[in-house]
Amino acid sequence: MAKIDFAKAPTLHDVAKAAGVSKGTASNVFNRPDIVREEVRERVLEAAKSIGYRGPDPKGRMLSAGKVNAIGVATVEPLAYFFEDPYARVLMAGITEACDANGTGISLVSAANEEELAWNVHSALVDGFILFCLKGAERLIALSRERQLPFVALDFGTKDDAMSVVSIDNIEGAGRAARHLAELGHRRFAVLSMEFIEGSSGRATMERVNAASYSTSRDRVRGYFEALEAFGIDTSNVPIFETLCDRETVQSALEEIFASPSPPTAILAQSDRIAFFALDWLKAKGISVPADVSIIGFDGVPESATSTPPLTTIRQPIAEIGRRAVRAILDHHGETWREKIDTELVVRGSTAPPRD
Amino acid sequence: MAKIDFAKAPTLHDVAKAAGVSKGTASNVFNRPDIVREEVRERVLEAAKSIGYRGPDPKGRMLSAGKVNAIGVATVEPLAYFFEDPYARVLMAGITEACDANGTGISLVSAANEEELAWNVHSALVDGFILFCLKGAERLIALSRERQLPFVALDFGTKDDAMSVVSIDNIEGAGRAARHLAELGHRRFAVLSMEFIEGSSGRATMERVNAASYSTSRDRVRGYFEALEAFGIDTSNVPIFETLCDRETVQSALEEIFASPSPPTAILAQSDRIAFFALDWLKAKGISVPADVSIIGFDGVPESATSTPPLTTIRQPIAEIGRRAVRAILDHHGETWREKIDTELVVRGSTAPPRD
DNA sequence: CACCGACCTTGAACCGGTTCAAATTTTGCT
DNA sequence: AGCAAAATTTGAACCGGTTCAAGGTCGGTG
Repeated sequence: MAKIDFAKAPTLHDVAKAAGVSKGTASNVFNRPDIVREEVRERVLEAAKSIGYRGPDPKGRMLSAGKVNAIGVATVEPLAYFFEDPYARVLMAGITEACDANGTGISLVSAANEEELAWNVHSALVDGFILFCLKGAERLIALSRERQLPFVALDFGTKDDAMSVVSIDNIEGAGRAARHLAELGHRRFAVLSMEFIEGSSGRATMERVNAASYSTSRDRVRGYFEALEAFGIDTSNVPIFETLCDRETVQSALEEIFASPSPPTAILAQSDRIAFFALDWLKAKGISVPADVSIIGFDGVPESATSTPPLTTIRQPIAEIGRRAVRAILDHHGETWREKIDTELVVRGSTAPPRD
Repeated sequence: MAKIDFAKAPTLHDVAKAAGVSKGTASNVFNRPDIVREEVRERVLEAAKSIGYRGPDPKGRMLSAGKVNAIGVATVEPLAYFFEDPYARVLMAGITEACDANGTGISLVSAANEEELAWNVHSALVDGFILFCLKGAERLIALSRERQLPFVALDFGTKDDAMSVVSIDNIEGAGRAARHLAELGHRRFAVLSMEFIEGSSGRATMERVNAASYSTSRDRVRGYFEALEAFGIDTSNVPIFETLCDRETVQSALEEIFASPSPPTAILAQSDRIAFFALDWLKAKGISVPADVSIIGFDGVPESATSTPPLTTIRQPIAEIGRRAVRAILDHHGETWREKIDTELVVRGSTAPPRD
């Protein structure tokens, strides 16, 4: 009865010696038992059992294989973020599903501060990273580059071409949103956008849009406008208001929008969050949705189903993004891989044909 | 400008050669730069930069250090479970917090089927396991034992002494529950317990309790009774009904309890789940809670705050359990460690002084 | 000038496996 | 029995580092 001894576990070498075979043969017993003569195989297994050897230590295997069989999911947020944020949870569900199907493990990489993050990224035992890009994305990307492992950034609106990215097709999604409203008969629109440039808000021109450092916001505007133009709508008359996705900037954008002599009958909000703030403001002003004005969001967060009225929106297939990201790491070993995933229009109660 | 080349990253050996120093010195440059002469250090760093070496590969470090700096969190459920189950999420938040504070990584270990689980447990690159014991706990424990790594089981009511366990103090928590009711003035009680033995239900004797294979259920009864006896209550008159934590067995227990000529004024439910079923039955029978009868749950699940009436219960400090589990692995290297964590009484609307 | 200690550097051993060409043993056949 | 082919086994190299005893260099001291 071998006692468990954490101080010194037996190694393959010990087993080989005990069984009177070479290390190579012992290794084969565990990895390719079929090429070892039965008699020898049994002898080795018996020796292993008697000295308490439970099979090859993954640490050794990993070194020589050069593969860890795990991918790291990294973010700048503290680790707990993965389990708290609703978006993150759905995404992780997709990631774990793909990993499960592939027998790949998942390591969570993150840290409270920059320094630890650097260390964690550099010392994580993984074959690649999925970068959960929120704030601090550039830093995360730089660290991953340094580590010289394959990595894929999620839905990060960057112009950097030299890396793998899995994201939704913002142009196509925005197009769906605009088309939906145009098909309902709307002809007067306004856009509530996210930031084009860090921290800026207010009415934006197309020059500003084109100079955006956040390509997500830019692409959504482009998507809207392409679709609207297909309906013969002159988009140069469609006002674009940049917001910080907070109540204040959304409200002041709306104040300005509805101060116009011919206010829009439909609002294109670049995120559900913006749409919710807009809904609140409209209700406060006694403007009825969707009777007086229609509004469509973007993202398809769970709350969009339960708002008043329920929000028509463009749903991101979050879990699918996670799954694809895993495949991107696993299947496209290191080469840069860019993939756009289709979004889906979810029609709920916040859109309807215009009044007249 | 060294091109990133996934096929063949430079190794410490390459750096040493390029800098004209020994591998040992090169290693020191990265790990104990202070003991290397400045001139040499710079030469090595420069050589590293020029051939595109970004620092020691954790794979190598890990092998020789024998430590991975990560702990595995294992469960029998599919990986997605970690991100979906509310209890799991809170627990993980605690675990991640403790790991964060310690610079330790987290690997998620789990699998859809038995075979994969075995492989995953055997091949996970971790220094120890936290076992998330739900169904299939025995199997998980057996696998972890085989792996010969430290592990700690969470809140698993087993009698097995030869392993580390972090759990709540069921006796103390149950005591709190009973004391609360006794202090309100209650003197006639009934206990709705979880299983003592797999699959059994119905009225239970103290012999049955003492022979329980699930120590959680047993300890909670003991806790209740110890506290009640301190109030001079004769616990031999307190009926104990074993339930399967489902509606049916809880209902039939209640039928029997309230068929008594002098029914209890207070019910001690061993889980919130049981308490909810009891609440439903009592409402259906027109028995008012807490006017006619008080009821207290156990666990403090989120729903307990929003039930009708809100449930008085014993809250488990779930996140704290997670934190302690991490410490148990990290601080008590391999030795078996058993820890009980205090619970907390949460008084809500389901308890009140007895009518008379 | 010889010797000593402080400070660096070296080189080999080791961590625990995997892999593969070469050596050895079996097997199949005549 | 003799011999080639097939089946096994061996042993060394390798994966990418870390560690440490031993050796070397250099300045200071008696």
